[in-house]
Amino acid sequence: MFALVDCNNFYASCERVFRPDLNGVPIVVLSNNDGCVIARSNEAKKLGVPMGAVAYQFQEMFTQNNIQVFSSNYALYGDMSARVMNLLSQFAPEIEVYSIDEAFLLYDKCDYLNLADEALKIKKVVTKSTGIPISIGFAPTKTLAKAANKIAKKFAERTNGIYIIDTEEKRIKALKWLPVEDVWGIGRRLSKRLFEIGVKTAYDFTQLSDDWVKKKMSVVELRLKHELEGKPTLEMADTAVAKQNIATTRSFDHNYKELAVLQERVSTFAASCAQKLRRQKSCCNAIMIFLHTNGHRKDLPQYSQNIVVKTPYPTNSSIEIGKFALEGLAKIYKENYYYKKAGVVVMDITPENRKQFSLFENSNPKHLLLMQAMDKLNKTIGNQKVKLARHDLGRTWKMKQERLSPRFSTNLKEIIEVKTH
DNA sequence: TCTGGGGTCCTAGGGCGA
DNA sequence: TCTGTCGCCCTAGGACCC
Repeated sequence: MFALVDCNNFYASCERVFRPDLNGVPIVVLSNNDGCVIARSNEAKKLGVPMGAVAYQFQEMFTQNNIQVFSSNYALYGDMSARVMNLLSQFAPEIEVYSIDEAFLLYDKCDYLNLADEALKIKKVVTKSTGIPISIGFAPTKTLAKAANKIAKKFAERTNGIYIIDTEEKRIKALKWLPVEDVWGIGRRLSKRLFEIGVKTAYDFTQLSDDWVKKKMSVVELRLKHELEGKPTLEMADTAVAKQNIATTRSFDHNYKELAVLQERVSTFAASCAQKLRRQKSCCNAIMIFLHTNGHRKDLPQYSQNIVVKTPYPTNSSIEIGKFALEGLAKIYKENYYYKKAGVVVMDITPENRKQFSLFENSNPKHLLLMQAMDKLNKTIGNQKVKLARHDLGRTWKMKQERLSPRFSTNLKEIIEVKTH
């Protein structure tokens, strides 16, 4: 059996943990640059705040309904997530951390276990130790566990946030209830296509023939169908596996025209990618750099371009990746456009210890020591304190974060204060 | 004025060598 | 030497997830 444990309205719940006065109060959390809504408490959902709502367009509604608005505080959410995952790992023999707010637990050869009791225990421990409310779905496949979780959440009062699909009857009932667009792995495009041929629920989807699904859709959807039928095709993924691509991309606070500004941004993104590479003990063999103007500004000329630069040798040096990224940038940069977004993606990733040296060109060995020293310093005195000269030494790039909560759990200076009278 | 960021997997189609 | 076919590899783009 698989369990899917999901934190309810995770970001909003994190904000509440240290602000109990916000219980029952509608909360929304905004994206980077305070652009749009990326998380909502149940109260905010009930008031009709849609996911992705553009913050400035909804400002009046926020004020009128006394909705508490927060900038996203990833230091806080990341730390709370680690705490929750750490607790979950004590229950099942195997855990797959699927995202910041959810994890699959594998209960293999645990027939003796009473799942309802186990779920209650998990809920109690996580809620008591972290203050984060969770929902749990148990089922024989990952896709069904997702569905079970959805039911647990949707009918929280009746289910106490726990739902177990352990009989054929319950499986059919769940599938007949679940709209096809809510099946894990069926997005907007596919559900539209399915709707056109009369498939409205997950159950309808399982009534299609395997051949048809494979031919008209793909093997992905065929696997999905089998999963819904209760035949496990998706296994627990090894989350320790190194990433295949690593990206650092950002929108800017304003539009920028000047190459110098973009050079500084791109080289900072490159250094961030390099640091992430070193953290997972990998090197990259190619770097993609991209630039975009603001697609929402129809009144301005648009330009969007990317370029892939192959590195002559595998590297994870911030200096080298920065250098190649700037070479790429120079090739795609065009004057007289207002740029709003840029990014660096490192690709073709290979393990650090499996470097193949080239006959003519190799990574500068001095960089290895320098990078190690840089990472060590950044770890002890605070991330991103030690930078390369081409980075933003002269100015500070600040995201728009007007409503940032304190980093209660990760920064001593911002720790919660208890006032007594 | 203001619209997020970071991933994965699969397929189609072209290049290319046997 | 030329041509057709097959299969492999690579890439771009599309779909999905949070």
